[in-house]
Amino acid sequence: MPSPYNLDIHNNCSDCTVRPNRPFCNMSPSTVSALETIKFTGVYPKGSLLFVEGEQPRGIFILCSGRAKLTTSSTEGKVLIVRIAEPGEVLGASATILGKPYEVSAETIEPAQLNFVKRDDFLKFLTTDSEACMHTAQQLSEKYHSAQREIRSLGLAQTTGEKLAKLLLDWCDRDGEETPKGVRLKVLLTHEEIAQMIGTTRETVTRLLSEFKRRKVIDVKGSTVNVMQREALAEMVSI
Amino acid sequence: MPSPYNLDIHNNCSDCTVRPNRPFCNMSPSTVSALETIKFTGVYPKGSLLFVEGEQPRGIFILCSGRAKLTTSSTEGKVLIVRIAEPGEVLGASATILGKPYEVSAETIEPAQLNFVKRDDFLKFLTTDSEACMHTAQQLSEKYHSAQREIRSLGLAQTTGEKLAKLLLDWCDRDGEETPKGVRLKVLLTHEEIAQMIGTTRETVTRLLSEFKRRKVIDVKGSTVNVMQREALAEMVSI
DNA sequence: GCGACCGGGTGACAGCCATCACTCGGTGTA
DNA sequence: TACACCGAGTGATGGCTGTCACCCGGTCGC
Repeated sequence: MPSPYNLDIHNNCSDCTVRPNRPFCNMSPSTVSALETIKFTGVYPKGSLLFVEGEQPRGIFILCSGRAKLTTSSTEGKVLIVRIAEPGEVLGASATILGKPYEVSAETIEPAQLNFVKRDDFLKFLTTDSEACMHTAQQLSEKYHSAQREIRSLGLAQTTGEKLAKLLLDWCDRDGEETPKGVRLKVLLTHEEIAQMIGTTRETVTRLLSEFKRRKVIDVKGSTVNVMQREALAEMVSI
Repeated sequence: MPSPYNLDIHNNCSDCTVRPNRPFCNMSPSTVSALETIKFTGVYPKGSLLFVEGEQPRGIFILCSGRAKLTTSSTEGKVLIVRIAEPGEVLGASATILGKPYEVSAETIEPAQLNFVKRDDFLKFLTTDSEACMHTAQQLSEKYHSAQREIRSLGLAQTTGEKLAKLLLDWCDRDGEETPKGVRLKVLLTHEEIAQMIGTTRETVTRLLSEFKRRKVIDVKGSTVNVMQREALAEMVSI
């Protein structure tokens, strides 16, 4: 039966077919069923705001499918995309555990299925189930790890070109498709969004991508980017 | 009895007088004694390298006293000081949990007492003791929280002056001493180190501090900084 | 068909700041 | 005493990139 937004909905965690591939969700049957009693499953359209930076933590979201962008912004209105969260990730865990305001905003950039767990239920879940607590600690470690990568990139890159090259290389590693002519990428972000990921302006992203094209390092056709000289990008990166 | 480096040594966690004030260590007697059986207490001089970025994780360090700087560096040799760790913090937990290389280097900047726990022992400790796991999750949440602050500062600040102003304000909040003439700070870092904290050069730090002094926003006497116009600093910060 | 809007491309220009090159004072060491 | 070394202060310079301005093509709604 077709579902809204063309998502493959799993209302039931126990029957979820992708669960074994999800570091957090891949827990013993008893733990999963305990989780099931406290979660609220929801399907959200693209552009849904899950939570906003500064808001008191209501609870956590488990991203079953679809992706979400995590952003932070200055009082001047400048926006920084901290990370694109992938399916399987737990969002808002650190703020929920500490009881401090969410440190970022989360917004779906695709139709997404999410499980929400209220703060009190989540905290009780962690204290009573050691497996859940351990998996949460792993999730938090992953988050810290990727935050640390972001800090390196923002703080150590010498030029904006280097940041952009690094971003492209990261994409190649994560979901690049090897072809005879190079690595093919689907980039579903606008120049504006890319700029917000590396802390620069749209114009600069446009110019840098043009330069990469001119130097035959990459080739752009619509939303497809073909990285022809991966080594050239790697040479620009010292971090 | 005087101890090396003038530290107040607590070989025994159960008898440790500062434990109640330490979010991680403040656990039930049974958990503390379990921790005691697997920890190795050591006293380290200033400048000790606890672990190095990229190294496979040997285990975690609990910082009992003294401070340590966490750094990451580029292949070009540029160094970024990610954070100054304070007493009570757990270092290396995320890498140890994930089994991935340490994401930063840790070096003591004062004589320090540390408890080391080997990776296998730590993982077993977490899985068998739910209180330990919960406290570790809290520590990881704190780490993620502060990493997120760093990302904001590095990615959203418009100018270097803004970053420096924000750093000074952070110091005022953390360990500033209110006096009639302003907030007094002890800054035990060189201009070079301050530069490494905000991702700029020593010369720029010198110039900006001179400018702040000229504008009577701060006053510097040796390692003492007196912040006379906190509001002026706050006005420069949009993040 | 027409206008609004959005994403993208480009030129001109200014300003911040990294870089290089000195100087200077204080401290420790031969 | 002389010297090396380190942290700090400062001037000159060039380049990157943020900002502003404008144009273009495609899409959508009316």
